Amino acid sequence: MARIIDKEEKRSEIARSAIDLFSQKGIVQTSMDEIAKSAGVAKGTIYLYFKNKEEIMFAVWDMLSQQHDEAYAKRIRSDMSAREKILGFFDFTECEKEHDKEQMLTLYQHFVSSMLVDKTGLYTAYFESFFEKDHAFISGCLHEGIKKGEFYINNVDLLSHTIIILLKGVLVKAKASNMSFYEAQQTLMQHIIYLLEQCTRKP
Amino acid sequence: MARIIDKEEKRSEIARSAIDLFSQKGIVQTSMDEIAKSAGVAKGTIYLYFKNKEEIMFAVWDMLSQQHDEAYAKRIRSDMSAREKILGFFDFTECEKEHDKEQMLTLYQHFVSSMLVDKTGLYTAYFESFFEKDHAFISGCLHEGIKKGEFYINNVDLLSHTIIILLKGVLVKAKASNMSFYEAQQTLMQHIIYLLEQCTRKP
Amino acid sequence: MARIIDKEEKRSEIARSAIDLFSQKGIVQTSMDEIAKSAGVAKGTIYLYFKNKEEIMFAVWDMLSQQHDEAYAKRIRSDMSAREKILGFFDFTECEKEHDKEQMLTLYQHFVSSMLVDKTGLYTAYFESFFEKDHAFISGCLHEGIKKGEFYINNVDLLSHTIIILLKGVLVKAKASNMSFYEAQQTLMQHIIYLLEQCTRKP
Amino acid sequence: MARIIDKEEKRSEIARSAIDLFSQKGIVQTSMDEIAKSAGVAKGTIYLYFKNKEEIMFAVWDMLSQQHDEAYAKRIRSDMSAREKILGFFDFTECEKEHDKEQMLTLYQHFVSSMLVDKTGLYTAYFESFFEKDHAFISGCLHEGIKKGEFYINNVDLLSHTIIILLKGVLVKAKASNMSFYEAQQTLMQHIIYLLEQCTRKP
DNA sequence: TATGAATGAGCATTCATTCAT
DNA sequence: AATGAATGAATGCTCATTCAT
Repeated sequence: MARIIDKEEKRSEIARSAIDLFSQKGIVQTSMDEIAKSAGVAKGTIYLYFKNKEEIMFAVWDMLSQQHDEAYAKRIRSDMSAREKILGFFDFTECEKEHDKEQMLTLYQHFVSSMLVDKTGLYTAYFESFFEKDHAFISGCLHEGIKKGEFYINNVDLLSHTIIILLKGVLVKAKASNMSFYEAQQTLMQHIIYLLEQCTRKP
Repeated sequence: MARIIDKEEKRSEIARSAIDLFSQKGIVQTSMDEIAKSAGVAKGTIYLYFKNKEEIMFAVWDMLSQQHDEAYAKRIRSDMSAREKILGFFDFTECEKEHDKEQMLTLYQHFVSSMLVDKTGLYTAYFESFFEKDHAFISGCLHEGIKKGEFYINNVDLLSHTIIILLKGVLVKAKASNMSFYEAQQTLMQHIIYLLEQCTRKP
Repeated sequence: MARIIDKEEKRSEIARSAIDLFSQKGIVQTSMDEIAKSAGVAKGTIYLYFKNKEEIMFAVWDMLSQQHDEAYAKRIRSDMSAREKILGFFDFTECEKEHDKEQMLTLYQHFVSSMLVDKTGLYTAYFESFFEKDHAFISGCLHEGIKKGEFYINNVDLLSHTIIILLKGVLVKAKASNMSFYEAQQTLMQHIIYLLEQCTRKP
Repeated sequence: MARIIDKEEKRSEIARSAIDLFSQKGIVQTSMDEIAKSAGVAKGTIYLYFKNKEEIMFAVWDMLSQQHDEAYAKRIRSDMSAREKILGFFDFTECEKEHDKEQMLTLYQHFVSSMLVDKTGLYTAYFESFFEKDHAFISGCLHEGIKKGEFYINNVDLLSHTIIILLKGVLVKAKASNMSFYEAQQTLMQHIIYLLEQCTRKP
């Protein structure tokens, strides 16, 4: 049992080492050599923990995603409005430092870039699973908002998708316009708030 | 006297040859060798017409963009409603064949992918110019719709951006969900229609 | 007859255009394209006047060499001492501008560089002919100096060679030590003066 | 445990393989492919031992230079005259075979050729360091000769430089005149002997 | 005479992955 | 488990020269 924990631990260490490199240089531009050096292990050792470079990227993504989920779970309160819950979902308080948030944005962009040219279907499938998870959450919030009388919505599925797709669109826009993390976040918030206002019940 | 050559024509020929390759294999994955072979010229010849590989991509994109603009200009009528004009903007009737539309979608995705990892700023700047062009057009339509009494809109700029950003988001979603061109288009339309309906004046 | 003169004239024009390029970028690094552009003719045209790139270099060298000879012939006086004649030979008053002298030095270095890796024997033969010409001149001066009682020399041939070989060595040293033309010239003069002093008759 | 490899030894092996090629074809004309093939390793392997092609050239030069220094150290005797020490410095007994001496000459010429067109300053700096080393040695010998009463010299620095510069000049002359190693060496010796005789104390 | 379009061989360097130790 | 030496395919770009017009 101890061994397995160690194995998991080492995997995480290597993945953590890769984060900086991936976000600074890009996934393709980061060589296994660099990851090994940065993780303080031999190149061959990496292949004992990961089948290939892509798998490292997925591990990185899993780590960050899990961090986000955990941090979100902590800051969410059941007495929050649906609107607050949704907007809070796109906050990234798990990133303590400014730098981490910028890194997160860059990583996400690199990840989307890889997915867009993916031939294997690995990135695609992985990415799609996040779409579904996010959709389940957002539409859950919206339904809750309807039940509570906060919203009036015709097509919850559609609105939920609009929000999630907007997030992806903002990632692209952020790169094109050379936005900082905060600018990108503000842009996204603005759009979501606009969408939610349209279906908010006025007293 | 030198051989008489229509330089523009030859440039286009080479670019056209590259389109298939770019959309099938991706931009990075397509080698200059392949483009040359596919265009039926020597490798060196390509460099008489293009400074480098990137310039080919931009030429390809310019060609398609121009085709789209021209086709749109032809099918647009001044008596159309603003809604029809906007929705018609995302039609791609310039692609006659089914295959061309799929190609268009794939190319767009590859282009976005390259832009997302662009270090030089070339792709980014080029891409941003399209954002601006599209924004000018969409917000123009919205303003026209307001004037005609078709819409009631608080923040034209915001809505216009929402629409354009949604397009980018749908590109990402289309790849993740392995959508065909038609599915992607339907998805986009659905979202735009939803947005426009929210601000459509009811009689 | 007029035609032949024109032909010579055009050859010179092209060669003159090449001088700047050769001295700035080096012989190998200068492309025929650049020479053509700089000369204001088409690439193919160059081949009507020169068999290949090497021939341009030789033409350049011939021009400069002829200029040197003519300028030297003008400034030499029969009543000069042998010492003055020899030292005057390594002056480059035909270069009016500072820039031209630096260019001359660089060109000479590039030329020697090409000669040192020459496989065809063309550069080598060409270069050797200059050795012989210079030797004839220098040893002529030395003999004259002996006759006039200016020098006492055991082995005129050897001293003459020493002087010529020193010139080549200084070219190499000048590059290694990043010398300006003047520094290189001073260095050469110093060495020649030293050599000549050893065999100067004291009254 | 990884394969046990003497990295220094392998580096030398590769460099040794390059020597033949460099001297036969020239440095620029020798491709990494050829070096790899000749060394019996894959192209990529070379880059595990050398950063780039230039580094191979420097390694080659270091090896030969070290060989020369070691061989010279062995054959020098403290009771030799300064003249013998200086002349012995330009002997190349470390080259056992005739072929090796010719190779040495050719290599030196190629190296000078590269230096003469060097833009980076690498070759230049490297070359200059040899100038300095040689100057220290030669002037050391001359001073010793003066102290022992063997020479009478006004300007030791100048004479030392003359000798070193002559060596470079002879390299150029040797190529132009298609000299064998022995001819080149004889020529150099002749000149040095002449210079030293001029300042030798007669009893 | 002049043009300039076309050619295509040539080359340094990178890097994911393997596998002998 | 860990290492790190070795691999070799893959690629954008240059340029002297030719030759159809």
